[in-house]
Amino acid sequence: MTKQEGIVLGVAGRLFREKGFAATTVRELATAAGMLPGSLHYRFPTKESLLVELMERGMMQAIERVRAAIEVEDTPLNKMRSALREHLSILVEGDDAIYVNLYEFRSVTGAARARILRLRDAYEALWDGMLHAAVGAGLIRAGLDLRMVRFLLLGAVNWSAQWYEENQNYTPGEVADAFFSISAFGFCNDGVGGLLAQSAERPEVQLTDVFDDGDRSG
Amino acid sequence: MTKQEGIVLGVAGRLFREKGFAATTVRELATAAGMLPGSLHYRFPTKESLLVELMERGMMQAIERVRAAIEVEDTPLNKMRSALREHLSILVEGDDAIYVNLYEFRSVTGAARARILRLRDAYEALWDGMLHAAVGAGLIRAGLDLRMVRFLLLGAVNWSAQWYEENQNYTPGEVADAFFSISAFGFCNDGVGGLLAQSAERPEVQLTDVFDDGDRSG
DNA sequence: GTATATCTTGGTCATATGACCAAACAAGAG
DNA sequence: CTCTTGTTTGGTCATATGACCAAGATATAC
Repeated sequence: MTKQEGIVLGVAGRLFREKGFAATTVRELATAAGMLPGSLHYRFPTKESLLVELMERGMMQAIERVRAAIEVEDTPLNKMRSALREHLSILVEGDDAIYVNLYEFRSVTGAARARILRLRDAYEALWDGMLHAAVGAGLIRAGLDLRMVRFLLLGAVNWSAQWYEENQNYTPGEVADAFFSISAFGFCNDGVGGLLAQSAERPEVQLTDVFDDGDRSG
Repeated sequence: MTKQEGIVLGVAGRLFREKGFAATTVRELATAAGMLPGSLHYRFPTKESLLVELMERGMMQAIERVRAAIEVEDTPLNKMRSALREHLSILVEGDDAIYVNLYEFRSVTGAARARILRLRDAYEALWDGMLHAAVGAGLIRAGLDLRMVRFLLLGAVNWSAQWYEENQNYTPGEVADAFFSISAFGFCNDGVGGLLAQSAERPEVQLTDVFDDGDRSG
């Protein structure tokens, strides 16, 4: 990737995120990148090719970042929490490519669509691996549909991009930890959070196993 | 609202959902509504006015439907579960106005933007009311940020519109109940779901208080 | 049955848009 | 210096787009 291409992809991410793919013109892209429309055409033959390039690079980067965040953790629950943090961090404070992946996929057609879907499958496989490992370790309560756990967690973080900008009272890590805490232990008083506070009958359950770095959200 | 306006709003919802607002042309809208562009212009002076009308009507209907679903329930948790079910049902099998509200708000400008934001606030107030009632009834574990509970639940259901179409193995009610069950009682084996299964020490906690109509997801 | 209000028709108009290109220019290799 | 390769310029072209309207058609009121 040349430096100029990097600039173009950067402004494309920003504009596609701000205005949407369909509402962004190639002239706006060229101007924002500091070049004329013809130069943009020289590097990316169509507007959609620019979108596809942006999405594929972004998705591959995200997979690598989350994979790295998982690797350094020890237990399945810590891996999940770390992956959630990394996912949300990329989405709300990383580059815009992942936001575009999530919200502009509709504009991708043809073969590129299938390629991006494969990348998504690879990312989801990371999550399913963690979830199955957690089941194998006896950490997940019986009778749950693991896909629903994934849909709940990833849906909540993906949607966070919609409200986070206006609501910066939280760090991405706080949001991710709150989502993890609620969905892992329940918001009900009878979930482990409440039960542990109410009794010492099960001392082997340690919240600090999960929140071990001191920045859990309040 | 005349019959013709209803038809126009219906096709507008469908097309805005399928292709997005920016990528839908007034000619497509007119053709799909069985009229000529001029007729469409007679009823809605601009494309954006059509979007705004669709969104405002949809939002008001949704508020009423969820309010009605809440009213017939007795306990705070049952109200929340019912609201979640209704919300998801409207989103994935109701008319398209709510999907458009969620995913095309970016295209609304000026005064209409503020009006729609007020409707959103009214909807969120419904949720905050339920959550505070649950806190008042001692049902929520201490130390949780209620906004995070709302963001988790509504984020997960709002995002469901992205994957539900391709994954119709579940009914909307099953999905909503699964999300509620996981986030209320936790996916961990040490959440209330697991603890209750493991011991009868707390017989006063009844899962069937929440899942009382027999169609909980598996 | 006529007058009035409502709606539709078929088209225009100015502008915006994505794609494209021939020629000019820049930079490095030999 | 010169040749070659890579890049930019400034613009064109056909089409698409949102907005709009004068005239005709239809329905409604009285």
